[in-house]
Amino acid sequence: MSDSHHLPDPQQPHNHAHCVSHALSAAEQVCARDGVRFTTLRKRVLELVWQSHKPLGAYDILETLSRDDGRRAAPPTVYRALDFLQEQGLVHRIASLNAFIGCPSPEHRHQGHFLICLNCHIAIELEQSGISDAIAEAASSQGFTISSETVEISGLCAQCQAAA
Amino acid sequence: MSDSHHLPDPQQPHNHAHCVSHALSAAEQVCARDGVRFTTLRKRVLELVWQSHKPLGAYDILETLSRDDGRRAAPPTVYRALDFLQEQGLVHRIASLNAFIGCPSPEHRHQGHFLICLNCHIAIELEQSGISDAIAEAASSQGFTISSETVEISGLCAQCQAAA
DNA sequence: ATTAGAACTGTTATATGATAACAGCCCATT
DNA sequence: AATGGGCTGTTATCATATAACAGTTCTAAT
Repeated sequence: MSDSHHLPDPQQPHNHAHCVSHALSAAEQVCARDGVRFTTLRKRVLELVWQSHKPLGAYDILETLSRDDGRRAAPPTVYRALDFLQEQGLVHRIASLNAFIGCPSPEHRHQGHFLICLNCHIAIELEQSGISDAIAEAASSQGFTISSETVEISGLCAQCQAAA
Repeated sequence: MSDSHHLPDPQQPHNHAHCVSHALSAAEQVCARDGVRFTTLRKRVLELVWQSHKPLGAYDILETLSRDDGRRAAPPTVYRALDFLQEQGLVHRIASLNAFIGCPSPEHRHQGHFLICLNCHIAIELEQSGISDAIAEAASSQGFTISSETVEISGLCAQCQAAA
């Protein structure tokens, strides 16, 4: 039930199976809590999104679903599952990549802010970063009311810099 | 030569022709300074982008170009012009909208940060907002080196809130 | 248990946004 | 005037996303 244990740094080598199982059980809980149906398809799509820490395109998911699962899937099947997962806060969409990534902390609803490595393509979700405060301040100075935030920073992650 | 006069608030009624002529002359200067060619097509595309303060899609530009100018334009024609304008910092791309908007201050290269109204679709570019500082801090805490920033805040602008 | 309605998924077709590849033209420099 | 690089035209295609409707499955109420 507790989520107080911290998640591994996705940039470091880690037992990724833990990330996946953690994400799936968190999703079960969120869906149970909100009284929505975590169907086989939705679960499988979430699992595929979590196959790595790299944002994944809808058509990549589609291909795996067709090839590995033998499920005859067309684009709407995948997009509907992704829409559902986004509504529940289980995945975020990365607008600058037209891709999707699993949310490591779906228990509380929030906007994702991301660091995206141009070399290894990992996306690191920032938590309590002070960026939201700066955005809130800029918006309020213009009398603007925020309903959603897209913050996607591209560059080189620490690992890839070290390697180069 | 001077740009010290401030630009009008795009949310307020204003003489938009001034925005357009200012943008075009700023573009002339930037291109001259950088030794690149500000061709008729590029100028016309920039002018179309500046037809309002709302981000405009490439295919909208394409349609106007074909309809109003009688120029037989295909997508690559428009995208190449837009690529050029982006490279020179004369327009920004809004990833969350797949659309393009003119930059009000192209003299110094920078990333655009935007407030985007869901009701009237205006996009307001933020200047010196403190957001970059917060982003720089978050990135450096992860050892991440920034090469570009996408910051697009959706919500309701002051005018639209007042109207509602 | 039965059933009616809602929610989910399948399927076909199409919309929308972007680029690859090559041909031809224009224009600045010589 | 020639030439070579950069710009634009053209065709074809790829990539991403959604509309519309049909069929199936699940749930809740009887």
